[in-house]
Amino acid sequence: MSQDTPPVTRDPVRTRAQILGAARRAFAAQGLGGARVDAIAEASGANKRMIYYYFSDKEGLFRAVLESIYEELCAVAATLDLDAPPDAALARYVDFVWEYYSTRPEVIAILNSENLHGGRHMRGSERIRALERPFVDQLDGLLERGVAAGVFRPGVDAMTLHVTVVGMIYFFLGNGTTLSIFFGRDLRGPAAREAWHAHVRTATAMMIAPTGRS
Amino acid sequence: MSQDTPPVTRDPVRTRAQILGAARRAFAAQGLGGARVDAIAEASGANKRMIYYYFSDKEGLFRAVLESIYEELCAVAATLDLDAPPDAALARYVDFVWEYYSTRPEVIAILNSENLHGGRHMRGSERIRALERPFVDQLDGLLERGVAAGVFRPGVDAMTLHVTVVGMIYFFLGNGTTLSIFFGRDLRGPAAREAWHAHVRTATAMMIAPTGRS
Amino acid sequence: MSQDTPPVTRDPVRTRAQILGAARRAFAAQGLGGARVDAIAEASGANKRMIYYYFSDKEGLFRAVLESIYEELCAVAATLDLDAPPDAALARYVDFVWEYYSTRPEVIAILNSENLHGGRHMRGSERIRALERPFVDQLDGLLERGVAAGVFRPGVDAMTLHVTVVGMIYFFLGNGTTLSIFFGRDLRGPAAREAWHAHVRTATAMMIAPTGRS
Amino acid sequence: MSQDTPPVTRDPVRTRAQILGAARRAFAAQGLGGARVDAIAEASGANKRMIYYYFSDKEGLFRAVLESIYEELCAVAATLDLDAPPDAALARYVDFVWEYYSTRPEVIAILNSENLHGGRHMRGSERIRALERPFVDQLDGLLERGVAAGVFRPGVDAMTLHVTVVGMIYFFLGNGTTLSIFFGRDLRGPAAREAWHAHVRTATAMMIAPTGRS
DNA sequence: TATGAATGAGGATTCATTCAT
DNA sequence: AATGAATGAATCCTCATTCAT
Repeated sequence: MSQDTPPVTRDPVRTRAQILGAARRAFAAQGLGGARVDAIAEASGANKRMIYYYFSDKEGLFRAVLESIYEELCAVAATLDLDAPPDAALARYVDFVWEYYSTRPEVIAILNSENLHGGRHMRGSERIRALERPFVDQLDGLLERGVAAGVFRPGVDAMTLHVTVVGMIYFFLGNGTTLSIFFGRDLRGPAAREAWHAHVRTATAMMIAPTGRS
Repeated sequence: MSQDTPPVTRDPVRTRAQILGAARRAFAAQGLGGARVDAIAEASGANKRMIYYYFSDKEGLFRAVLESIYEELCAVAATLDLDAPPDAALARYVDFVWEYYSTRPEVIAILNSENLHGGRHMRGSERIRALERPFVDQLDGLLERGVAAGVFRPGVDAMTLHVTVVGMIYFFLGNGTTLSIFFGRDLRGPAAREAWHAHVRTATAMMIAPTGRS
Repeated sequence: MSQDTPPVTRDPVRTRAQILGAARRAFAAQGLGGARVDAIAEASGANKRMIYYYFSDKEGLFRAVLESIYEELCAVAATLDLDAPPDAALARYVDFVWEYYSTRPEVIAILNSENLHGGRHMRGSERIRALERPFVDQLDGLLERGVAAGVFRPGVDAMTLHVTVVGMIYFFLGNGTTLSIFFGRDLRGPAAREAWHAHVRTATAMMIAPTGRS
Repeated sequence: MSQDTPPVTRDPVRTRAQILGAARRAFAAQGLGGARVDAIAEASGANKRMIYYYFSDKEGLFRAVLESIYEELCAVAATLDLDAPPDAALARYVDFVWEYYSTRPEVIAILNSENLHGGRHMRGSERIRALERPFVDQLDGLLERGVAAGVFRPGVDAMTLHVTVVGMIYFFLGNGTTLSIFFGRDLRGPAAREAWHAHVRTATAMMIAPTGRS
């Protein structure tokens, strides 16, 4: 009935963070419409009123969760080191994406929610747009090096590479349930997951390799 | 106040179909939790009570929508003709998937909903599982022919191929909104879409090509 | 805790009327902002949900109350017979106004509420405006007859007469509490009320008399 | 986000006065029930806590506003000079009342609120009762002089005169919105207002004139 | 088959107020 | 004197669902 979080007295930073964490879990589990403000409040150990105090309303809370996700993405991406031969760097990048999404299943659900609602909350946020530049630059740098070295084919830009890689991973992870049911085999166990990770690494390498044909 | 749809009097088949159509649109637009039974009733031109008469409850309605989606998928898949040289057949298959999802944006939203809810509705339905076999057989046949002809590499099964192709398409289409915002360019216009379709065709061909060549 | 009104089953007209009556009392006693939807529902014996079913929301309910008040005014005004010598007819008119407001203390409170809110609810209602014409015509007819007979001075129109008479009565009745406190005497007892009624009759007669006499 | 009023630091008198002013406006605009403590605090530029510090609670604040209104009434009334021939003095008095209410529209709304709540706040205040005596004495003096001079009829006391005059003015001003809508003409513009002022002057003079009849 | 009326639990949000500093 | 943080009880309103016809 009650939570193990001790009553958050007079520690605004912690209160805010705890609400945000509880909201993230709730929105991921039930979606924007399905999550209950009451439940988030209780799970966070804070008074319900505090949600409105810090985030104005449920949508404001969702927006804050979204921002925190992109901010974390940025922070994690900053640790990504692509200083390596193009082939190896590409593999590192795939591993990074895999690691990011496979350890943060909530992110997929929340991004799906945001897409369901037409990007309403993201659009209002300037902080999110700012994160894109360094991320894209990093990838473009890698692609250019690979093309120059003759190990990547030209014509693939950062967005294309990213959507391709994330697409394979995101769909596999986010639709694991329906896919498992439809194909009649469990795609959510460690073995199937590791196999998919390997497949994405291979497929990515192949699809960017220079072709004798073209 | 009332709807312009004429009262559907004494035409059970039509009433049921209209409710289903309205529900499909509503669930796609707002999710399972966000869709309103009242709104579906009004949009369908039927009385709210009829929803309960035909579908028991909201979840039953969602299940019916889900079934109708997979049924349609099956029906459309049955028209897919892979009788062609492996390369061409593979392209046909990619085109088929692209066509299917790009003309049915609701499907993505509804499948996301179902995944959000842990596959609860799908699991109860036997009709859905039955659709998989012929679909997989078709793909496996193609893959075998390709391998035999030396134009496909071995080790790629139907599920892998399908999830790879659908992943790239599904993510691009379903997350078009957030991707457009993040990358600061419109990925939902016809040009960007056609480019992506072409990319998926190429990437799929490359990733399945025998590795000797590269 | 519960009300003596029996549960209103399947009698929409009665349900609606009972909600309206309870709302009228509540809005009069506490104002638009102070009245509680829950309390109105309970007092009416209906389910709270029915308020929204019939009136959309609290403001819609207030609007309906307002309309019912003006409608009643119209109905009562229609019984007003000014077919008499001008002097006597004028007295009848004053008596009518007195009777109307002194037996309907809620009306004053509700009209005050509407003025507080800038006429927001009344403005949207076409039904109310329609009531004015016959009412004004009646008064104008009386005034013309009086002027023609030389017993009323010219230059007083229906609106002026009405606002003058109602003003004296409305203020006395509606501000009886603060006036009683300020003047240190009870202006709400029957004696004070009857005296005021008489005063208004006299004052009205005098202020409309032809000026030659004074 | 914050208000442009500079933080009222360490100036208790000013802080109190600013809260009172903001409260007056808020109570006038929304009524006792509708006014929001938060909004008053923000509008006053003071911290919400200060309201409780100076006025105990919302009702205490309302009481203070009420007192400030009557105090101001007293102060203004003290400037009223009725030293003139009765006719002229009566006109001056009417002008005074008109001036008072037409330049303080909030007063009407607040008095209405107080009446709605049964005079609850006024009753507790001794300061208000004390204001009445000199005011009534002034009027009674005028009435006596007029009767003695044979230009006023006897039988009209200070309360009667006051309620008559204020009634016509108060109702016209306070119900200007609903009256304008009902009569289909704008009674709130300068022309209509000036005409009403003149009418009240005339009507008051006529109703107090000695009658040949009586 | 079809419908308008009715319901109770629960939804987000707001409010006046108090605490700790 | 002044403030940001915290609270719990309401408040309006909505929801999926059922009843009676």
